[in-house]
Amino acid sequence: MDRRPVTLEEVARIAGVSRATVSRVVNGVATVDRELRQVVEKAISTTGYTPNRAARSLVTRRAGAIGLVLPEEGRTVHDPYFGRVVSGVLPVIRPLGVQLVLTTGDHREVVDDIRQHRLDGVILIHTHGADPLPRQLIEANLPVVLAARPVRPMSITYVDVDQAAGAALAADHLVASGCRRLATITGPLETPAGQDRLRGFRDAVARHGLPEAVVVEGDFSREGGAAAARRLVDLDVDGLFVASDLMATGALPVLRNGGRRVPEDVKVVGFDDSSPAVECDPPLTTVRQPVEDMAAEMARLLVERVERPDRPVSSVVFAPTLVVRRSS
Amino acid sequence: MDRRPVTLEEVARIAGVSRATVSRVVNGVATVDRELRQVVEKAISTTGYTPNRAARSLVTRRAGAIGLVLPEEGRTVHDPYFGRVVSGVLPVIRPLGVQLVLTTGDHREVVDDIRQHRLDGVILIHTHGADPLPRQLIEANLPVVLAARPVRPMSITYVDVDQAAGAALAADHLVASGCRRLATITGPLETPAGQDRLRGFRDAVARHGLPEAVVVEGDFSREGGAAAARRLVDLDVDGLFVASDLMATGALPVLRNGGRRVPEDVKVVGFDDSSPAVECDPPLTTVRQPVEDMAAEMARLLVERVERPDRPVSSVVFAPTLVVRRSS
DNA sequence: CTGAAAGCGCTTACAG
DNA sequence: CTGAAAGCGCTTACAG
Repeated sequence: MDRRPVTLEEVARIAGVSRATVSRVVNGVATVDRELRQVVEKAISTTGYTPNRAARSLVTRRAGAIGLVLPEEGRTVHDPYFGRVVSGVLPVIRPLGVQLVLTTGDHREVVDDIRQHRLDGVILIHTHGADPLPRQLIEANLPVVLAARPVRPMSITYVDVDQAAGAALAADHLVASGCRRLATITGPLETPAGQDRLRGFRDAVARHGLPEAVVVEGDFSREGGAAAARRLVDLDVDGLFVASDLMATGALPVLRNGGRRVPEDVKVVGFDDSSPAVECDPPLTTVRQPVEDMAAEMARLLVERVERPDRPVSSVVFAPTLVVRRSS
Repeated sequence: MDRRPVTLEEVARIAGVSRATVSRVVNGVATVDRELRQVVEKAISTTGYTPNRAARSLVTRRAGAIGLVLPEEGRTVHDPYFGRVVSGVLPVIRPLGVQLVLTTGDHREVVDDIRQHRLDGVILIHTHGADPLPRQLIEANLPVVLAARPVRPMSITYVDVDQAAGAALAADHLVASGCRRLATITGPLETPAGQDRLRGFRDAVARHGLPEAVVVEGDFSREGGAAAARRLVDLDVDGLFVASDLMATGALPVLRNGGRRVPEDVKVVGFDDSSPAVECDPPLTTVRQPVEDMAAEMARLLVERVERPDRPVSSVVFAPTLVVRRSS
């Protein structure tokens, strides 16, 4: 605070070399003479030198920071998913000396942050179909990674879980548990996740030679889950796949109040493995996304893109797993 | 990305003034002639100029960023509390052009980040008694704000809720609801929150002229709440204050399985108003901290401290409120 | 392999 | 009120 930090200049003076040489040692440039390197390293450690990032940024044109963009509503921050993303990203970028900056989804701000060299690129989570930000960033040729497959096909890097495979996991598990009369509460069918989970479930049911599942559209909310369950509770269904845990926590009390015991009368499988899945009664069997691993991959892809903007765009799809609990 | 961003230099050339003048306009220095200001503003908007932050940082010695330090375990990130802090901080610092950087509690890294001018100061959440970081930062005279009263008294800025007042709120509510035989499951008694909530509860019980409450120490975990509840379930208690919602979610099933109905036989009040409080059965009456407001205040205090390091240290304590739900 | 020098894009005394 | 100039602390061609 009070005393000025040590500069490259001082280290150079102490080591008896030029600033350029100290800079090379700091940045690990290989062409420095062994002995000289050691002298410099000694000077660095005795002075406790640590480079001024602003100065470096100014010449390298790199912020050394990436942004995690939150939807503007801000609701998402409370979502445990957000925490899992953060804990996946941090271990990847920290060793690289890259900072993680939290920003909201205001378009101007995000674009400005990148243009001002305050951010080298951004990770977008929870974007919806109408969100123009991904396309804007792409068109401005700014480094960006999406946390899910975009609603409309576009040339953008994303990391996702194989949604259809997750739904198939749920179907296979229900069938293996003896269920024959299946139903599903879907997500909103205009979202890729909503579509893919329905498709994966349906296909798996067909593969097992069972009659078509009853389908009720939901909206990923607790209330939506409850509403959908009310339309199912009097049907003769013995296996239910709910496309999100949150909807399932809405559906469970409706089933119970309707006299359908879980899992005795109807087995239930959710999706996400979020905290409500553990807290509800009975705890939910659910499809788990490897969110931390996915987030780590997003960070890696983004850093890669920042360093080599000319490389071809590629995306990564992870496999989900099934977590079995008492609801099935 | 491709085309270089506009610089102050270019704006100056277009406006026909010096760089200094443009800089003054950008920074809102009052002494610029009206007409000149307008010419400059026009040039800024036609060029879409936006200042390079690294260059500014280099000369002002301000990073324009503050850090939110997470405990190293990383567990905290999943805590909804964290999300509430973020959504409280962001609206305060965004208009100031200050970034929020997420970092882990590694001491060297935090101190380095500040010394490198990558961070102007930090907000520390979830520090525990043994954590040397707060003291280190204070001794290095670096701007820091704690999210709670420090375990040992020290000259540091913190924002907290009045814990004892919250516990008293719980006691008053239980008594007003007709409870006479009270008990409490405390937090760990080596923490300030654990101590203060117990003290506040006890004092309020005494104030009502009731016999001393039964006290069982917990540890703020769900399992700890369940374990503590086992020691209470056969006691003749009709009002229970649990010092955290998470512990309460552990205690509830134990009470139910022990034949104690909530709220008919025993009324239960938690603390935190976290998501488990809403999700458990029955939903919990609980003491709510205004976390977003507290976080906003932390941000304000930190920014203030960065700008005027010489001002006396002051802290802020907020009043809690009671949220009544079905458990009481 | 090493150093002198230019330059990154700003802000801010200092004159006028 | 305005401008010329110095300087913030680095990196990186360019010579040698």
